[in-house]
Formats: sequence, structure tokens, C-alpha cells
Amino acid sequence: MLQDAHAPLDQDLPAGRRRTRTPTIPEQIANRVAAAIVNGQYRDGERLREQELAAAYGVSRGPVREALRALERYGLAILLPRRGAYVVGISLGVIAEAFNARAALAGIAARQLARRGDAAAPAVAEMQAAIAHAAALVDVALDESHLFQAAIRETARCVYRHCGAGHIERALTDQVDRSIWGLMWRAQPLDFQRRDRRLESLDFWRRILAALEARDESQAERLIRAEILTTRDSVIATLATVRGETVDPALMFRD
Amino acid sequence: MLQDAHAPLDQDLPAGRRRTRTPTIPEQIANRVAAAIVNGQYRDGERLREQELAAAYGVSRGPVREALRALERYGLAILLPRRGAYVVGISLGVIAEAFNARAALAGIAARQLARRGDAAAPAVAEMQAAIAHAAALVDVALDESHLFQAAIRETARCVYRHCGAGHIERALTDQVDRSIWGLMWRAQPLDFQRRDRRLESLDFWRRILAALEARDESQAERLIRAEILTTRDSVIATLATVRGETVDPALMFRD
DNA sequence: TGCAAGTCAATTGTCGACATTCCACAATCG
DNA sequence: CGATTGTGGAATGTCGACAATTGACTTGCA
Repeated sequence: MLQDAHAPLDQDLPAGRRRTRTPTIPEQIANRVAAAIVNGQYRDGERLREQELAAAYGVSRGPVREALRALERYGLAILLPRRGAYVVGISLGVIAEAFNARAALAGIAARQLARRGDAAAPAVAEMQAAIAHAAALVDVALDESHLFQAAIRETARCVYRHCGAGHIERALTDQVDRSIWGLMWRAQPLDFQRRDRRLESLDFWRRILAALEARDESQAERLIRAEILTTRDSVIATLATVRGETVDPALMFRD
Repeated sequence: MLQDAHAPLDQDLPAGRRRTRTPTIPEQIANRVAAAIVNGQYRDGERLREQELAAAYGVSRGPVREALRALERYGLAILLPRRGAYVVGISLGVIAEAFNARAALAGIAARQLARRGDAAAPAVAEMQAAIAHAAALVDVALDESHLFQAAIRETARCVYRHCGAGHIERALTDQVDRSIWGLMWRAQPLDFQRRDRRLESLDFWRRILAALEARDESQAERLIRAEILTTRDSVIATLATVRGETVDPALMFRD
């Protein structure tokens, strides 16, 4: 795995053609390697050599080291002191479980938010803004789909932020966000490259917002679960094709 | 905050006097700064300058950069690209909440484990070993209290590992472990410097083990909650003295 | 006087070289 | 013949220097 001498990093492009707010070099490297891992282009346990990666991306080992630390944080690699970095193979089952866990948590959060009554007003306002932002990005270029995804992600975060299930619940959601989402939001842009999926997701969130405004707990929970499980199915289907791998059907429940 | 030019890092000690399995330099730096943050020796938002830290610990900026990434992972600092690292002040309330969250989760895990019947056998065996290990470390030196703490931590992990509440529950526990524990196991060695606390904790775990063997769900849950909340009270009391800070009494509930 | 653009010091980002440690292999010994 | 110890190569860890960017200050202009 290193066949792709890759497209140039953003830093190598003329300033005029740069994407919005250029991510740092370590971030870009981490994102590319992460995507490669999620797409199954690395074997489980495969070694990630600093020198190799540095050469492949045309940078020195410093930024690569940082990228490896980031991958470790996302659970996509393990770093053994003095022994190097190794890929943690992510099976489709693990990815499916991540979506399932999130669906459950998000469902609870949405239900609680709907129950909160007027205390949910700030959430609704923020969601409207976030959804509008996402809507404006529906037709963004294929390789910019992460922008749309970020907007959708922000919409979801509004729900978690304001679910108000005590500081404990909030803390948990935050923590989970750091890692499980780490997987998901690497897989999802792949999904949002399809315009119909963008529209579908947008529609889901509009209906979720409506349910919250109507304080319909069950509907809010049902819809947010459906949105996440739909994403799961779409992402898993894509990855299953790319990786030629199958998933335990039991993990793909719909309920 | 940098008055302590600090004790020498382990690397500077002769090999014979080194502690077991010397941590890497970045780890040691991260641990010291983290302890300083938890102990309230930094103000919220205070800047962490790479050059300063490097000079203070007698290393170059490379290891310091890595240590800062680790602190970010623990939620004790935020890193802004090109703008440096800033301390995230951890209030006693946040620490108390971390313990509270853990108490709730651990209680559930213990209950489920007790309910699992003979499937819990491996957990019991591992716990016995871990407790024996901890017992052997009861009289370890004050500045080695982290060794005892590690043994106790392993004991707790046995419960989480085998609680078997589905992959989802396990994943959540793992995720929470990465961050919330990040706070707790930095605060706890402080606590375990007192021999009576070590004995008390050991006793708790022996009783928890007995409850698990007896398959007494309620007792197992009650005890593990009590152990964690006891630790919470002790740690918070110590920190409150050191930092001259008070905590919302509502967070210090007992059952 | 208020605002804008330009400049400068300080700090982080990156690099290449050197030091250290680990692993694999091989030679030696029991 | 198996186990242990020594050696060599390769990769990670660390370092100091240079480059790039930021934010604050100063300067110029309306």
C-alpha cells in the first residue's frame, strides 16, 4: 500500500487554488492515511514506516510523526515506543457498530431534547442555521463533500449539545464523539459524494427539526435513528463493494 | 507556573536506579504537566510555550510537541495551529463529575458481570491476579504510588472487559476510558500516597470480587460505586485543600 | 482622531542529521 | 540439537537550525 504517489498536498498548490482554510500538513496526511485504512487499503497490523510515508508525501518525518499520533487518537493505528506504528484493521463490522452505537445515543438525545420544551429553543435556532448552511453546500464539488458533511455534523451536534441530560450525558457524548466519529466522519464524505444522499440527509434533518419543534419525542428519536442507520447502510454498502468484504447481517438491523 | 525546574527526568538517572520500564520522555513531560494542571498550578487559558517547557525539562522542542499532543488528547490543553497550546482549566467540579460518570458506568458493568454467571469466570480469575498484584504493592514507596494505582486500575478493567454488555457497551467504556480516566488516573496517585487509602481500596476490591463470585448483582454494583465515590471524595478533598477551591456539594452525592 | 496598511518580533512549523534502541540473524556454548 | 548471547542493520527518538506565520505595534493617511 503506497501505490498512490498521491495528489499533491494543498501546500503545493498555488494559493489561489487552495481549498478553504488549508488544513495543516499533518492533518492532511492523517486524513489520507485514515481514509486508506477505512477503505481497506492497508492490512491489519501492517507497519507504517515514518520514512516511507515522508517520502510518499514529500515531507520530512516531523509532520508524519504528528499524523501518526493523530491516527492513534482515532484508533486507526497503535504506536509502540521505539517500535513504530501499526495499522489497526477496521472491519466493516466495527464501523457498523459505531453507527449503531451512535444511533442509540443520538436517539436518546433527540428524545430528551424534544421533551425539554422551550429550553430546546436555542437548539432549534442553531439547527436551522446549520441546516441552511448545509443546504447551501448541496452542490459543492465532489472532492469538497467534506464541507457538506461538516455542516451536517454541526447540525447533529446541536442536538447533543442541548439534550440537557446532565453534564454526565454531555460529557459522554463529547468523549464518544472524539473517537467513534473519528471513524464515521472519515467514511461519510465518501457517501456524500452522491447528490441524492446529500438531499436525503438534508431532508431527514429538516424533518428531525420539525419533530423537535412539534415536541414529538418518538418521532424525533425515530427520525434521527433512521438518518444514522440510513447513512450506515449506505456507507457500509459502498465500503463492502470497495473492500470486497461482507458484514454480519445482524449488525445491519433496521428496527 | 514553571518554578519547579523539577526533579530530573528518568533518563537522567543511572540505569540501575531507574523505575520499572522507563516511560518515554514525552510521556514523562506530559504526565508532569498534566499533574500540574490537575493540581491547579496553571490558570485556565494559560499558554504553554514549547521553548519554555523544553528549557524547563532540559530537552528540545520535539518531545515537548509530542507531550502537548498527548495533553490535548486528555482534554487538558487545546492546540491551535500556528498559535500554540493553551491550558484547559479543569475545575474540581469536572473532576467530580468524571468520577460520578464512572461510578454510574462501572455500577452497570459490575451488575451485568454478576448476572453473567459462569461466563464471568475469566473475569474473576483475572481480578484475583490483579488484586494479588496490588496487594504486593501496598508498601511501595510514596513516589511509586502510581504502580499501586496501575494494579488497581487493571482490576477495574477486568470488570469492564468482561461485562459483556454487547459490543456497544464495551466500546463506550473503552472510549470513556481514554479521556475521563485520563483525568482520574492523574489525580489518584496523589490519593494512593496514603497507606490507609491503599488498604481501603484493596478491601473494597476484595469485597467486589466476592460479590461477583456470589453473583450478588446489587452488592457488586453497590460496592463498586462506593469504591469509586470514596476515591472521588478523597481525591477532591485533597485537591480542594491544595487548590483552595470548593465544589458544588450537589456533585458529591453518596449513593 | 480614527482607521488601515505595513513592519517587526516572537512563536510555531519543518527539515536534515545524528544518537539510541530494537529486532533478526548468526555464531557459540552447554 | 536447543538455547543463549553477540553483532549488524534498520527504524525510531532527539536535536539544533532555518522558514513561515501570527499578532501586536507603529506609521501613514484621510
